[in-house]
Amino acid sequence: MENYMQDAFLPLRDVVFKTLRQAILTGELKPGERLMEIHLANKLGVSRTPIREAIRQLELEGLVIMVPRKGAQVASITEKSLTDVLEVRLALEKLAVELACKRINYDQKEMLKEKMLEFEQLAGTDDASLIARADVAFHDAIFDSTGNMRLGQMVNNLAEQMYRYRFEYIKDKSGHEKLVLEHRQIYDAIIKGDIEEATKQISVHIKNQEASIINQIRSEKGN
Amino acid sequence: MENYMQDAFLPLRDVVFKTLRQAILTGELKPGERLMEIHLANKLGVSRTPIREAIRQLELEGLVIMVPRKGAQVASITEKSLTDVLEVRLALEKLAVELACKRINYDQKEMLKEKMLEFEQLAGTDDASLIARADVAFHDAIFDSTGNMRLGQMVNNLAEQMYRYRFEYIKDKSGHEKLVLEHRQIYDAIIKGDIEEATKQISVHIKNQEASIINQIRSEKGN
DNA sequence: GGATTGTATATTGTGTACAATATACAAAGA
DNA sequence: TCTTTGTATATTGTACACAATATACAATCC
Repeated sequence: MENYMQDAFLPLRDVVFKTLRQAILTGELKPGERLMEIHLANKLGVSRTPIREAIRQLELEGLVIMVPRKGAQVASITEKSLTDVLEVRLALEKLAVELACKRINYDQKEMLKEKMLEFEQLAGTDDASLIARADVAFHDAIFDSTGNMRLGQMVNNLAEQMYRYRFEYIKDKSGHEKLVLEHRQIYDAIIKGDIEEATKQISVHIKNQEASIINQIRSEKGN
Repeated sequence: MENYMQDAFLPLRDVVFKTLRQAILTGELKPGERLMEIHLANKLGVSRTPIREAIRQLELEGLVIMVPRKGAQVASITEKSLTDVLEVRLALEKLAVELACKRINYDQKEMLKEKMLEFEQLAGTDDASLIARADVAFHDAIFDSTGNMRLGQMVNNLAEQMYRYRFEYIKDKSGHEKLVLEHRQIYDAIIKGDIEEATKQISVHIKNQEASIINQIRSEKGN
């Protein structure tokens, strides 16, 4: 939460925004927790103004909810809201692989292969944080291949909202082998330009994630 | 741009947000135009703070772009950005009618019928503003029937970004007959639960809009 | 005892002053 | 004349002060 100086030079609101988002996604700030401006301002060593502007942005991203005259709190994820988001996300991920099949060029194929192999390498290790990043990189390579920036942006935003859970998902090493296989199958289908197969495989991939995350939510509720 | 008092009681930032968004969508604020805080503050009779917070929100909605230390300007729509958005929107609209086919209940069917008939009524008149609103209401009825609020929210946000053009589209009375027919076909398909037909018809509907809007953009550029 | 009202406190909402920076334009030098 | 540099001005970035409001808790009344 400290050392926001790492990217000094860009406006404080953006630094604060990134800092708070990170804190929410990693679970440092928990669902339902209140975001009090003065407190955050003191903690981050800035005034209330950039804090407020950062909160406005988090609100639009769906990570916090504002109650007028009461302030902001970290959005809590219900099973219903999660399935709603995943329903949309699945449709967009399918669109992404379909477009990738149609439009991917040579360089992008190389990049996709590279990211897939990097993921395979890391999947054997213990660093969940690195693995998560490699997973994002693989998916980003797909979005790049669609030629539609907006699409990638939207899916990333949706994916972000369940980032906290996906991290747990990746920590479970027993699933790594399956993940590697899924990536490989998605990759193969895109390279072959086989839209039907690619959309089928991405669906499997997303639905496995969904099942895992819902399990987590249910077990949390049981606490 | 004036009389923001209509919804006094909610925070000024939200009033300003709505006011500015409306101004952008109706074309009162034109693409590329700079949003200068002091100027807007004077014009709307508030201080810079709520203006700034409203601009932060508009930025996240994609209606304005921020340049650090230079300020905000109304986002301009290129043909490429438009087709990107429509590509995503089409996928989501298809998902919406598919889910509607599966989940619509009796009350929602009645509502959908009502909205369709209202649109047919108004399509004979001259009030483009009313017609546009009826069109939105029809589509909203579809989103309601999906049981997925998030989906409707996202599509509306995408649709909003081309609102300015759609208004021109609706002003062209020669297309009204076609619009009424398209709505009728979408409605019939949803009531029958015919997913294939519904997605086909919604695709036609969106692609007609796309063609019309692209025509407008090209003719504007020719000026 | 329970409900209600009043009051203190905490927190957000708004306005405003000052700092930092970018831009335009003029002046000076080659 | 062209380039460069300096300076004035406009504009955003940040901090802070005050106003408005919600919340909790105590005091009072029935």
